Amino acid sequence: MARASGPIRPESSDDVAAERIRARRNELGLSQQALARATDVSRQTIISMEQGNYAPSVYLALRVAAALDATVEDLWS
Amino acid sequence: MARASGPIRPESSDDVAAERIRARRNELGLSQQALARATDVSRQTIISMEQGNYAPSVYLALRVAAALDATVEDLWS
DNA sequence: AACCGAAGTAAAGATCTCTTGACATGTAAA
DNA sequence: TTTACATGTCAAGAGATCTTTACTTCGGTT
Repeated sequence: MARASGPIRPESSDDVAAERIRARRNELGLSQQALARATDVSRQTIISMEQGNYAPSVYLALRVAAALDATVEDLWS
Repeated sequence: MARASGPIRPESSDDVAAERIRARRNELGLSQQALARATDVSRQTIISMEQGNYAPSVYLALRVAAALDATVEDLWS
């Protein structure tokens, strides 16, 4: 069977990263809308990220990490 | 004008990240093929990464960083 | 010359990211 | 009750990632 096409995704649903993002956002008292604006993406994108089973580009991941005052490894490791 | 769709990409062509990846790979004496195997992606994907103007998923970025003994921030910051 | 590994180019296709818009729900304040 | 905000769902579409295959070129070795 051929390898799947499309972006490299987590082995299983990445609920861990999803929860870390949500938790950190709440710690900072940010709404999804606020985080969306801070990272310059749509609110839908933030919602998807907090649902897991979603593989953002490394550049979006860097923006989110910066907005949440964390590293990419902190959130997605 | 509507925002562009598709994965979040670097503001300009990210030749810096591209070169850092290539440099680090050479330091470790790895061929593109070897890095491709280590990260479980096709050789084409490695080539594209080293050309810049390419936005890998955060999961692929983490694999590459790990294979090159670096952090995502080290390579793509 | 013939061979081989490493790097590059090109093209087509599957799959996914990210967008917009519309709508639903719950909670808290006026 | 009405208003506002935060969160969530659904769906369609543009644009990108990643795959495979095939072919080319270059440097080194036999």
